[in-house]
Amino acid sequence: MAARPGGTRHATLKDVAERAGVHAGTASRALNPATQGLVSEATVRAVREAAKALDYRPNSMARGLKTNKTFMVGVIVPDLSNPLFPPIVRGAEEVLSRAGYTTIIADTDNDREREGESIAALRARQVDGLLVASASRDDEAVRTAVEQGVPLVLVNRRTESANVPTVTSDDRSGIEKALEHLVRLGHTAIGHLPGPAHLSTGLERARAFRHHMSELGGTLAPELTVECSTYSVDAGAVAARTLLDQAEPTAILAGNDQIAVGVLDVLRERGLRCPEDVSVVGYNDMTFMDKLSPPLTTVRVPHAAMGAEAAQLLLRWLAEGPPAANVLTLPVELVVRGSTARPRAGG
Amino acid sequence: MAARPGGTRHATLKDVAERAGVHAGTASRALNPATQGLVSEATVRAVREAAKALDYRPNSMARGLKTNKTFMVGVIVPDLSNPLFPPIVRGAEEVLSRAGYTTIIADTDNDREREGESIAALRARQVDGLLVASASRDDEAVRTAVEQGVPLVLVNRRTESANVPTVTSDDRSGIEKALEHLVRLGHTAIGHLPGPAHLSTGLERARAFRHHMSELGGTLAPELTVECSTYSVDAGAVAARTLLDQAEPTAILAGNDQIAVGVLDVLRERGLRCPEDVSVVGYNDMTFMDKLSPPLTTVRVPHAAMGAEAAQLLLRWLAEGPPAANVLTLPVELVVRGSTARPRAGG
DNA sequence: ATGAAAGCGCTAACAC
DNA sequence: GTGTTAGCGCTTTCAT
Repeated sequence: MAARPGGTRHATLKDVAERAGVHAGTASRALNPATQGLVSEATVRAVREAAKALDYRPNSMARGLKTNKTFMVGVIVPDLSNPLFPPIVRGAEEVLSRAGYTTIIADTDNDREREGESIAALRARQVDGLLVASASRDDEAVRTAVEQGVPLVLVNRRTESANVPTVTSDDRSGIEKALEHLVRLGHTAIGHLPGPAHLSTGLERARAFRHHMSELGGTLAPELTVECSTYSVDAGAVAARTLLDQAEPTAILAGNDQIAVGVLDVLRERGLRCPEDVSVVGYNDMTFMDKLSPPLTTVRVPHAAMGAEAAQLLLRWLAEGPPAANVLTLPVELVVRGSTARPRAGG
Repeated sequence: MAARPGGTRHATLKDVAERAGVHAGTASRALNPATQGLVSEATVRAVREAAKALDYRPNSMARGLKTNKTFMVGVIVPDLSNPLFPPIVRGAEEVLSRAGYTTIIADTDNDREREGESIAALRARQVDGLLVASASRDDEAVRTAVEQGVPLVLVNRRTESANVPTVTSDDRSGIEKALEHLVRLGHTAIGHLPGPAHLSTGLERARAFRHHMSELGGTLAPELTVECSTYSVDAGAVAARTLLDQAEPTAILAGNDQIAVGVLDVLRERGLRCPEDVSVVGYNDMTFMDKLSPPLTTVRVPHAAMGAEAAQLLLRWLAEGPPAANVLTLPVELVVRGSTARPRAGG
């Protein structure tokens, strides 16, 4: 006989009830901590014992069907292989699982359309709520879901398409700290390679760059900024070549660590040394960024904490309805390593 | 009114049936491709139209309750933040989602006990099958699940506790290639820092090391091998210090890339240069291993393909019962980079 | 070709 | 304190 999916038939609540000599309803009450008080202590014991003996596990589908709650939460990430996202997922998962929720991860592969499909698929699975780490500034899928009342919290990236609880980190302060560091070292010709402007992180960091550069009195020439098409090593390299073809920065502020890695590659390719000829600053502080050559100076973002906070927000929503306070911005920290130094000629 | 979990009430099959002017049973048949032939074409059209109009999404819990199939698969990984595992998950997810399955990821945090809990939790969720990437050689939880007939496929790590379909990569050939490379360069005093022996990868690679070393005529002194307590940078560093205290290897073969990174750190700490003084070889070829200083020579393991193959095996099991062929071993490839060179004195 | 009805395993409203 | 009953949304016999 072929193994039935799920394996050996599981004991059902009725089995437990029969073995304990009570009715299924009573068994249900005995097993549920919330309703356990309505049942005699002796019965509780008997039922518990029977359940243990039969290795009873409540069927969450049946329960969900009845209670209209699945205790499942969907988490949508653009790319699980991007070291940025696993910590977010783990931070969220820890909080959620502690509250009895199971996490379903969907990977959109950085594809806008697949985000919509993922949301739809997860909703079809009757998840109780959604954590979205893949939002773009203009995000139809998120807007639709929010309009339809789906409990949904954004993490890492914001959107302008909907008023929805969001947990991000402080891009402005991150950029400010990075720039302050570079300016203090004596840099004035600072190149900027922001991420795509259709993502909130790309735009906000680019804005912050302009703002703080003019405040700090650095050069703000248009040819010192080249937008990257994606947050990737390759796109970073492409942008770095363009930048170095049209300007002579003594330092480059990269939109994120991947872009910074691309910059490092291009510098090597052109015979430029880092940090002697050009300083480089990344963003995020992914794993192993301290092992690069030179170790990357970068802005550390508390990804796990962001995931955890977003999960908390979602749990609160699930428990008490939509939260009022809508945006949580976590502080970041500049980690100075070997990729930044005083400029050659002293600026 | 508080938003109901899951958002706006979803249209139900009955709603669709009513709108199409048919019975729910008929609507069900019309919507299911398999039973669609039993229904008049006109009805199919009407029902489909009604479904579209109401944005009908079948409730997978209700369906699952009836059919005893959830189209969910659990994937258990030891640590999602370890860059090794996301590719495995993605490879699996791609195959599974194409077949209509949803993936639930559980992270055991490298904790044996939590593996058992994860399996239990996933089974309580009535997943149709399990992909386990966290197995240890002696794995009670896996043994139990298999005995109970749970469709379960191992990936990346084997177990000796149960006869269960497994997809791994060719550890012996990987070690052989690495050793051949080192021996050809002229190394004879080759240190080995295997991963923990309670994991199949740790043991198999250690065995392969001994086997091929004696075949290739290298030194096989006990003080040249130090087992790492875990697959981590820290454990690698600890083991490397021990190794360098008790022997003078001209090359070190690390149990995996994290361990190799630890070795690189310790070499730097002791003023030894890589590869001039000591060559280092890693294992896995995780992201960014080509960006280390020096770029790491390592054995590339096809993680995504392993995940995909494991998923295939599981799907076949789900469709046709337990597969006969039980172990699939994928080929690996040595990637030579800058961390290996001829030894100082010529060996 | 379609309607009727039973029931998956569970919970909750209602008896007693 | 416990049994009874109904029903969550769906599939699937069984009639017709």
